[in-house]
Amino acid sequence: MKDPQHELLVDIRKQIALHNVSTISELSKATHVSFPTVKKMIDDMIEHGEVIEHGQLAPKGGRPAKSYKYNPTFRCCLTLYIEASEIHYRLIDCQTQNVEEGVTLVSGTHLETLGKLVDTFDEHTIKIGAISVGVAAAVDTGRIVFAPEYPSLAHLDLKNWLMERTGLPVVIENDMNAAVYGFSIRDETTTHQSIVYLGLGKNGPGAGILLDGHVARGQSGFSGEVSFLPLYDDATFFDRIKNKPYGPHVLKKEEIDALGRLVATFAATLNPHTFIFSDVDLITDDLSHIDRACERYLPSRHLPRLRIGEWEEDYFSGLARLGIELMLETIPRGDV
Amino acid sequence: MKDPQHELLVDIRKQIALHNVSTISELSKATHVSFPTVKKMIDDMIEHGEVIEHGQLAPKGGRPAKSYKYNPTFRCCLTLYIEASEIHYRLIDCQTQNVEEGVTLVSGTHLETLGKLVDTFDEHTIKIGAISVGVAAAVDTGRIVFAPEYPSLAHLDLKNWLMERTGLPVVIENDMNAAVYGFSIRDETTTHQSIVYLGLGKNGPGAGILLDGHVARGQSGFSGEVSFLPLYDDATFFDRIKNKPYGPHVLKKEEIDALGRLVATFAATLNPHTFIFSDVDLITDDLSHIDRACERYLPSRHLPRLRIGEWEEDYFSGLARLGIELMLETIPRGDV
DNA sequence: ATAACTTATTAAAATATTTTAAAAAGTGGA
DNA sequence: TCCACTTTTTAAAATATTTTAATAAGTTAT
Repeated sequence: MKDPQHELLVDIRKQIALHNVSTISELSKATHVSFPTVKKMIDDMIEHGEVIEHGQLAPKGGRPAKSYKYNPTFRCCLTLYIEASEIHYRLIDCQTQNVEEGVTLVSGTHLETLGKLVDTFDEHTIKIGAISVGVAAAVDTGRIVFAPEYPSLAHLDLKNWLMERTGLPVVIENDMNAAVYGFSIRDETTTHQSIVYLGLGKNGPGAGILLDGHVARGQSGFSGEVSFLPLYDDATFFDRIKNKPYGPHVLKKEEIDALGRLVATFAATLNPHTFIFSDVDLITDDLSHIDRACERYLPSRHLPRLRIGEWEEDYFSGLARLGIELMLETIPRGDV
Repeated sequence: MKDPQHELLVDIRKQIALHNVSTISELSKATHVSFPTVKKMIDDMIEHGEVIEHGQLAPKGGRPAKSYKYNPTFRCCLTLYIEASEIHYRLIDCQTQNVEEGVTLVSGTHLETLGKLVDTFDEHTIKIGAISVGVAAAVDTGRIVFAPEYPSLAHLDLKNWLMERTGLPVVIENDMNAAVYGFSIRDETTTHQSIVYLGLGKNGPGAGILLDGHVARGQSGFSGEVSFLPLYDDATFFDRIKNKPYGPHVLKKEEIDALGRLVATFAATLNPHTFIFSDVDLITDDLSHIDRACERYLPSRHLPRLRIGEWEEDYFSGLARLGIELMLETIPRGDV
């Protein structure tokens, strides 16, 4: 298990597949391993069809470097997220390119629907390497610990259930955590930032918190449960936004102040670089109003940059990355 | 600079000096490096007086293992923290044992006093390997960016100033950050927890935030500036505690509610394992009151454990660890 | 067009590290 | 007491990795 050579292999894999590092020189720098060692690994990977040669890079004053890329069809990853009445899925390759996508209506329990859905991919011609699942629920190492939206999943070890049903590696993640992770991947300027992603949700708001690339999970999976924040003498954050209709609309004064206070709360504790609202809840014009509300509470240079995120794309991107990472880590030795 | 052999050496050093790993078997496991390789390094270190043999470990059914320990007198570390009118210092060995301690009154500027103090250690018989400094100010990579308490230090690159004056490696850290780091070191059960350490301070409150062993610094060094939290219709956290006298006293109802709301705010965002108040501000009996105030806002199982920390010891421990780590990383190759 | 300069690749030699096997030093039970 | 069983240490052999030097393939300036 603790094979340093295998760790290097996984490291090189991730650099090629995830960070588009394509030449051996660059790989050597990125992995802190010498040129000949990397070259040997790459030759092995080419032999097994995991990596393919891709022509040459535009030279910049010397012998042009050969360029390699990960074989996108080597393996695929199934990503899906579960909602109250639908399961959305995408089959993606290692370059996060869409191969197939769709929506299944929930009939019977969520678990039955999920089971049938993954079974259809078993007989698929495409080789699947991992499955990642997003849920609007609190998750603790693959187990659903709190799920108001789907009773049939409550207290279930969904990860092991799926692993036994499919024989594939599985990762389960909370929706806001996946979204904030996905956002930071889609916008590379935010890679080493701390980010908060707020969703107002149908059953109450939740936030995902990312600190230097790592999701903050908290003591009891309660992190980001901002409903409870005591922001007023006799009212919480939730009290002030619970009457808001679902989807974007013209914000009331009261709601703007509540959102401003929420941002201020994060600025005075974590002091994040970026604070993201979802396009399911707000529109761009709302941001300046919230920003102004926020400036009533603290100096503007300490406020995070406010942004609107593309909810579904961010969510899927987070799930995709989690799935692909898991996949790259778990490709069995025999295949390589 | 990127010498893998040297990195291993530093790793072994830290294991022996910081984590009391004493046998070669254990070192081999801890560093993921084979027995013979570790043994060779250790032999080298013994030859240079950095490590000493320390007898045998009580055997548990086989050949007893030789036990090694770091030579405490190999090098010392100077730790100090700067207050409005005093500088407190301790000279400690690699085992964090006190060698010498004292307090210097500030006369002239803080910078002059600090300069004179470190000069006295230059002619010391004991070899100093690093200096760590704690300040009640916002610090950004060794530079003081905001310091209401000491005008003469404002906007100064204190790290470089001290490095040039002494020729030694230096680390500068904010007081609350050092304290929360120190607390987690002194209480080993909290090693992988997220922790918040609150100080009410003379010039306003501040909090240090530790997440899985790493200090959260935020976007603009503003993390933990909880004064600004909007907790009431027309009042911030600071508004409700600013009239509190310095030092422990019987808390007013208003103050208890404010502290309860502060804890609730962290519980509903970061959901930390532990929340620490300082013994400079509160006594143990206050905790149950705050706990009860907090339960008004969210379910008790999601609340952090409330504790009273020993302020000065936590502060010094954090500084000590920062200094010793720096020292172990910067011992020049020639010496080994 | 050729010389001088880059940068990438390959091959060979030098090191470093791990793996394997054997020896040493203890414990506990028959 | 002697033998079987552990665990650590030492030594030797097998691997893996890096360093060094040589070669290949381009660009740019004269």
